[in-house]
Amino acid sequence: MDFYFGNPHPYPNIHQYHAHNSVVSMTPSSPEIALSDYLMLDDYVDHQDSRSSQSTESSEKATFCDPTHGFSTGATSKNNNMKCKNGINENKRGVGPRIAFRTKSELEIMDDGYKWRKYGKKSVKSNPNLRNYYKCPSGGCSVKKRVERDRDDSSYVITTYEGVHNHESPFTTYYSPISFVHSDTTFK
DNA sequence: CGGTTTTGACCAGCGC
DNA sequence: GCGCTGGTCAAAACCG
Repeated sequence: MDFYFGNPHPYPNIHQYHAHNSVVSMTPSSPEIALSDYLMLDDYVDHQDSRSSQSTESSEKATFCDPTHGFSTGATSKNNNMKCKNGINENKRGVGPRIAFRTKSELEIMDDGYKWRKYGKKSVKSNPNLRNYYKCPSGGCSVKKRVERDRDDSSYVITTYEGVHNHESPFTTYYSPISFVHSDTTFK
């Protein structure tokens, strides 16, 4: 199975998500957690139908992309506005890399350390569940994220980040020295 | 009262 | 060109 971790990690503050009934550790300093929770699939879309056999070992699947590695996304639409040529993944607006990961959680909103403003909610054909659109309200920061429940298993939440924050997370100071891992940590 | 969420309308891209 | 679809806008409603 091919998977790898983005390097550098474009989201330094995505290390640990807390959700009701679910604590999703994204701290790559723990190898056993990293292997099960911090995956990058070559082609998340194409593997969706066969995901049942892959996801039996963990409760979370993550897909990451950055300009260094191939892209994969949780988006299931055939028109996902994504370019993936020469290992560079960007959307049509060139906002930046997109990262998608799948988390088992009862809550759709997870605290990733950044502040988000909801600007849209849409029912999409590829997913019977509603898709929520958020953007970073910080001036000059155009990072967006989409949140939707897995079409096959509504207990999972698919979160797709688009772009890279150009500012520090206001949540950074809350990380403990033990769990905090700097953004340029190499995951292999 | 200011910030956030909701929600219908609008727009752009794509396939036919 | 037209219809479908996903993404965004913006006014109104909501909330602390």
